[in-house]
Amino acid sequence: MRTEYSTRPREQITALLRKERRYLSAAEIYALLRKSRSKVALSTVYRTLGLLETKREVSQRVDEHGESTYVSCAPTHHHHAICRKCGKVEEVACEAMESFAGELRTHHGFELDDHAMEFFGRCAACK
Amino acid sequence: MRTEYSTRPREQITALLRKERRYLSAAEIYALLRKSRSKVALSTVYRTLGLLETKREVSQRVDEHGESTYVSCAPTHHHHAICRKCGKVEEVACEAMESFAGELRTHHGFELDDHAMEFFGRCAACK
DNA sequence: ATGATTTTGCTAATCGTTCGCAAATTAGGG
DNA sequence: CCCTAATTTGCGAACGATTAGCAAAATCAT
Ligand SMILES: [Zn+2]
Ligand SMILES: [Zn+2]
Ligand SMILES: [Zn+2]
Ligand SMILES: [Zn+2]
Repeated sequence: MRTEYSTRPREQITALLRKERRYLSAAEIYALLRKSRSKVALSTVYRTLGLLETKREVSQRVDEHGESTYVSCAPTHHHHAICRKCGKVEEVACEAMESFAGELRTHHGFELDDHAMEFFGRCAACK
Repeated sequence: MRTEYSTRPREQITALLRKERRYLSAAEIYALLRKSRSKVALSTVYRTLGLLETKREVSQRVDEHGESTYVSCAPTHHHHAICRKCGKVEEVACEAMESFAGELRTHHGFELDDHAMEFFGRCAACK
């Protein structure tokens, strides 16, 4: 049967991601877990991240060096405001998309069906 | 002195990018040039893309397989509407950002200083 | 043309990510 | 509990896109 096991490594990785609300690379997650006496293999980190990604529990982002980074977030549609100082990620809704959709249709004849956006700046704490 | 040479490979790569208004990977550019009897090395493609990127003449994007892709576009601030069918990229302006900036500040205390966005759908021709 | 400078083309190295497989864990009866 | 089947882990090797090194070729000003 096609079940899904609940294991120690998966719990640790998931817990870490939920605690650290910022984009982390697989290597960073691996290093952080290793510091807290949790021996998880790097490949397990990658596999778990892939799993969480398909379950929409983490979102992936390629950073400026080309490395993939991951953050725990809601499975529903939203966007991320990323603090340049501390890395904190905040989820923000997007209502203003209707105006863009209209703009695209009238000016370009483009039928919008999806979009992605990211915000950068300083969070309340770092400002 | 620190001059910049105008060479055959660079012209070919630039010309190709200006003709194909869609995101292409280095390997695709290499293959396309090779088909049209232009022997350019893959590393030259990479180097030229890096050059054009710093000159803001192309913008880079990581596709769904993790590969970097590049498209020729304006050096001024804008966003891209990408056709899911033919790949055509259209440049679109963003005026509605003030509303997002306000929303972020009042609801999250977030000081916005930059943003990125992409639109996906069908272009006028493919609709 | 000449010579200094930049660019190219190969190839080899790099490095994040994925794969393969045997050993270890898990879940679920009996 | 104990057994077994199914899944997951850990390790190392393999992979693939990108970068680096360096001698040879191309460019440009004189
Ligand atoms: Zn912050
Ligand atoms: Zn949205
Ligand atoms: Zn199209
Ligand atoms: Zn904008």
